[in-house]
Amino acid sequence: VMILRSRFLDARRKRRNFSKQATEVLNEYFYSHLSNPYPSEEAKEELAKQCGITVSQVSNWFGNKRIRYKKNIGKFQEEANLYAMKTALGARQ
Amino acid sequence: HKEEKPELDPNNPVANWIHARSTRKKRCPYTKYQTLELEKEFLFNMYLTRDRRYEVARVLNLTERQVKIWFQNRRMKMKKMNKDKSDNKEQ
DNA sequence: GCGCGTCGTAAATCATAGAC
DNA sequence: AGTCTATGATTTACGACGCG
Repeated sequence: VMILRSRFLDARRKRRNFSKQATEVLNEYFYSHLSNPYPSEEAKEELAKQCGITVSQVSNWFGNKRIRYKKNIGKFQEEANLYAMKTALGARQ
Repeated sequence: HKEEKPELDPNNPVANWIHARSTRKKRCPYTKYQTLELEKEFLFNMYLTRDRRYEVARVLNLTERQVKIWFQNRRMKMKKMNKDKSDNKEQ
């Protein structure tokens, strides 16, 4: 049991990429707040809940996303258009 | 409220984001030895007196400012580790 | 006013999961 | 199966602001 427990804890410690759905939620927020992509503590908690990750992980994600987006806007253009279209369609109904 | 440097370009999305000033020193990773000694000092006391700070900075060839900031960051790291730990316990 | 505290973040770098 | 790149986490360095 101790071995299983420690194996579980070790496994949890290893980084896993976030689920596609979680990334979807984070990107939707990011691109719909592109002029000010700094979620409040409350917004981070809500995103964390929706994504099944911690608030710290949400902060890390936004930090990484902001700097990587800024460093190469062109690379993210397609993704930006995709999410812009998505929120436009969502807002329409 | 803007933090470091709002850019003043009108219509690009990044214009109103926070930007580091160009005068900011580039991050310089500390050596294993420096980090180890800083950790030892932190274990001894989480807050530095002025003359401990001077001494640590001298021995590790860092500025007093770097040592001060390292301790500030280290305290925040400790706080974050405790928070993440208790977050994982509840649910 | 100074000086050191926390808080939130930028930017660089690290570690490695996963794609190819 | 080995290379690489994308991604999540960690490490320096500061600006904003608080308090004594």
